[in-house]
Amino acid sequence: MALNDSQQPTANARPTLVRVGGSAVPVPSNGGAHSPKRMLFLDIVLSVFRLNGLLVAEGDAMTEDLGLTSARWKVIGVVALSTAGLTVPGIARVLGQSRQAVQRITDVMAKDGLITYQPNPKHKRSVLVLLTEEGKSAYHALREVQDPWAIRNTEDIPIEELETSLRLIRRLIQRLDK
Amino acid sequence: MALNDSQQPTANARPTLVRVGGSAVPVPSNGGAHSPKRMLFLDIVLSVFRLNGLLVAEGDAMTEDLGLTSARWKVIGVVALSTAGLTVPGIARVLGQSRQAVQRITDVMAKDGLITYQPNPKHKRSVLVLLTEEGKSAYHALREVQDPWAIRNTEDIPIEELETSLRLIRRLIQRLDK
DNA sequence: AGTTAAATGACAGCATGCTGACAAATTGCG
DNA sequence: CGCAATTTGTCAGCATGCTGTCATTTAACT
Repeated sequence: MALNDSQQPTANARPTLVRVGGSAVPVPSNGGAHSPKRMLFLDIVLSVFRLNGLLVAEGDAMTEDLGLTSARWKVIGVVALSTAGLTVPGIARVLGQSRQAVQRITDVMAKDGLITYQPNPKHKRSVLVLLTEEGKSAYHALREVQDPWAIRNTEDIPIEELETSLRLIRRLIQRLDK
Repeated sequence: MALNDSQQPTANARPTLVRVGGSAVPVPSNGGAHSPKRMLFLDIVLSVFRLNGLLVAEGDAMTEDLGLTSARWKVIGVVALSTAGLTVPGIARVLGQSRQAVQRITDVMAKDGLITYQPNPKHKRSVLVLLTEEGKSAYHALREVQDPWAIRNTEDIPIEELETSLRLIRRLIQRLDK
């Protein structure tokens, strides 16, 4: 088997996928019982890495006309859904990221006028994040690009497949999160 | 609906997942036809982001005793599978990353004695990446942690679900890659 | 109420990944 | 064979995300 050692295009920074899946994953060395699940799983792991990279790139491309990036894309989506505002650590919890990472993004977004910090009646230090008018219109513009994109990417995929996959991903998240 | 605005633990950098899935995704604003697939897809996207972060963290934790990180974990896995060695852009193509990112990792790994650069008969400038003895033993040690980890994470999941999910992920990769 | 634990903001440092740019090497084509 | 396009190495800059730390605020518990 072995990997594809060929020389193929990699002009500057957008290399082409060569395929590492399937039989490219090594044969088991564990005690006798070969496990196809193991190979499948490692293949899934690599593929998730790859898909993550592509999704970030998609998010960047899709939002660049709106003065957003994929990181702001995540934040603005979460804030837009909150009725009474969210604190920075709250956003971080929803996204499963560190509060410091979110704070940096929101600080820039606030400076760009997309969000505002508002006093939090429940907490003296931890202010609430809300969308400004500019932020709201950016979110609406975002939706007009994002929704067709989502539909386009799923129209030929059976819904059961999407459900099964989401269930698996959630299961793995739940397992790895604790 | 709305998101979970609650205040929950976020001690320092490992926040807890609050759940953004399912009904947390906004209702469609497109022309009448509400699309459950759209919501499902956006949920998958967010979940992939989340899972990616967790997998990177897992990789780091799993390999830290071996002098590796999750980035080196990917590289060493690819190199170990190549029979005749791979060039740096070749590794980048397999992983779907920029050659510059891979180059930086391999340079450090070479300095750490895990890999060596060897003259490439087919190319004067672009050398081949090979594992040193130290690199090979690191890879074997890695396997002894990685394999049980993979099995542990899939033992209660039906293989059909794994296959379906991998197929979907691959499909999305293929679609977004071009 | 008082004490202890947890959460938050702020700052700093580090790892990973992307892009752009430029020179050198390689490839492909007329 | 020569010339143009592609590939590669290298350097630089930037965005994102994580961790650690410390002072301050909030929450929890006795």
